[in-house]
Amino acid sequence: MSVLIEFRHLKYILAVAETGNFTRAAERLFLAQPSLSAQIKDLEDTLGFPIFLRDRTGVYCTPAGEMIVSYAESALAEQTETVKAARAIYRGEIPILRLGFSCFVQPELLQSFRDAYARLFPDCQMQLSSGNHSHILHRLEEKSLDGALLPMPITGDDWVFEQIACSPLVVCMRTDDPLAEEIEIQPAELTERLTIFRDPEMHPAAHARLMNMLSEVKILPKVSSLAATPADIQFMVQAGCGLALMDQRTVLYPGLTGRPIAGIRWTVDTAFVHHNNAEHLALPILVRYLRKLGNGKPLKRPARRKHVKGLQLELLA
Amino acid sequence: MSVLIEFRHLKYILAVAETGNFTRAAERLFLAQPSLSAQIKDLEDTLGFPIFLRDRTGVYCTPAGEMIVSYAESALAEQTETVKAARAIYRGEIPILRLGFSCFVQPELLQSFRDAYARLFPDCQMQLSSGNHSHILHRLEEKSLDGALLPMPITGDDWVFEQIACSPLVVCMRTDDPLAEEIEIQPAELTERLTIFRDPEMHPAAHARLMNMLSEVKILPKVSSLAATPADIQFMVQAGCGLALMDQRTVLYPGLTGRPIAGIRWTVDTAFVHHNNAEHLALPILVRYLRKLGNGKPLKRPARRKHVKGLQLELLA
DNA sequence: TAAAAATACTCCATAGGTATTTTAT
DNA sequence: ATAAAATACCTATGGAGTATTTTTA
Repeated sequence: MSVLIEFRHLKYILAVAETGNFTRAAERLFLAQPSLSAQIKDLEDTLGFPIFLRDRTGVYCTPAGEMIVSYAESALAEQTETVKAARAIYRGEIPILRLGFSCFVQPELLQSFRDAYARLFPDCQMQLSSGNHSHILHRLEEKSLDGALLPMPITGDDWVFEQIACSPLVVCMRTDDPLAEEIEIQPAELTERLTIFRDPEMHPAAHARLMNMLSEVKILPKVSSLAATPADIQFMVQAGCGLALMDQRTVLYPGLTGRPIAGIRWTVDTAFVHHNNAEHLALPILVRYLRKLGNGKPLKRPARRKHVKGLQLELLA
Repeated sequence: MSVLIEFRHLKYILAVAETGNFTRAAERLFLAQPSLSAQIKDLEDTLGFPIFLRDRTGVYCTPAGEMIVSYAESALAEQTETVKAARAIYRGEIPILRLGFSCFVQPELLQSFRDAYARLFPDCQMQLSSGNHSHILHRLEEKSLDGALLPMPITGDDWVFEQIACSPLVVCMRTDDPLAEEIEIQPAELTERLTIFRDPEMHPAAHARLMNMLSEVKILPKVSSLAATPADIQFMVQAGCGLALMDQRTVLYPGLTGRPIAGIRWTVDTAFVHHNNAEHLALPILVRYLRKLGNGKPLKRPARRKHVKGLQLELLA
């Protein structure tokens, strides 16, 4: 079977649904009313169910029709968005993407994100700024950044976000620590020894979350050292200030190692975020693409067809 | 201007991208090669940029073309999904949706979700089961539930989720508590008095998150009472066991009230979750619909066109 | 010279138009 | 009597076919 619905149909359906009247819908579409009726009837026949119920009092959606109408809206919007973005790529008019990221985002993850962006928008520039969580959110709000990679949770409304990674937390210790002999650390062994945390001001919500998790398993952390970056945390562990929790994927300094905690599966989740009404062309397409790759799975590139880059100039010449 | 791209074009583009060869693509489409070439050329002309680069060595995607190709894949898949679901609605073949929810999900939110579902799938049944967080996740995993409403964070891979609500946390107290005189509570006033928490076993990650947030603002909670449900928490507050944090939208017992914490904006986030390879027809459409309504905004019904329900039987008769 | 895309043309399926009838208020 | 959708029928655009040429590895 060929394609059942064409975009033409979606446009017609929307017009009828919105006007609730074939005649006025036809006018809006610069179409004769019988032509419109015929198209919709044809579509209903091939679909195998009625979209509209023509009633003495007007035109109504059937339940199955409601679904098609709501699909029509989003499908048409998506097409417009995509064409706009593709045109901009061709013309080399994609503005530079100003990306913020927290220093707690793994460099490896940042790189996969950059790769994904380069795959979608070849030859388009990206400008990076690092900072702490709330600082980055402020910059997104005031439109001095287009998007950001941040650890979840993202609090507040008017953010659009898509989780892109999810990685276990491990205890970071010196390799000469007696605990390093064990494959898994028992929660009880952490009380008193877990003393290094990231500065709560960096990301209040994430800190709260961690403390909550600890108390759940009756670990009473003795918060005595606060660090602003993962590097600082590693330095403190190395200096013997105590133990710390870290993203499993952190590349550790020599002399340091990570161990999981027995019976516990806490994670650090990272999301791509942008403001509700940010207007960078790439954002909706980027979010859709990240979504296609899936929540929390490590950003993998799908098997890609052969393609060529840097073509625009050549063709314009 | 009318619609630029038709689904026919998307099918053709995909075939060319996948075979990397106009002739073989045409064969796959049961089409003559010149017809295919003409269609693609037409499309490229109206779009204003080339999708493919015909090279001595084969057919390649241009950068803008890559975007169109990747769009073609998802747009075609989405259409198929939608038509399948709409057909099932018409035939009354949507299986009952087995929805789990945590007892910490506000009834009001559960109701908006049910409304949203009813709007998308009129006259379709839903079967509810409540339980604690990890219990519900297990049931999703073993396929005895199709989807669930749960507080974030959702840990682990192979979940598909969409945040549907985001509501501030307030301190829950008796109306005769001296603190109830204040409009906002200072964090310092909570130390020693904040003693009631939900049982960590109910949702380990959320508990950890909360503890973390508390420690960030130097609140040292004295965890002394653990409750399994919001009702139990309210009972404990009423009984004078101490203060508790609650979702602002909780309908409180008479004699209880909620107050925000000064300078702090913690939230309870709720998501709709389903397993990666759950196969209920409604799930992809539902997630797309929730997404359209927006992250974390309270589930609002969009202005709806007039429609009619319970039509199938009438038409079949 | 062989393989693949483009060109030139022909044809007919169907989107769309006009005139009219039907239906229900 | 009126307003809106359906029916009948016609027109013509453009999607698809065949035959052929162009291109380049």
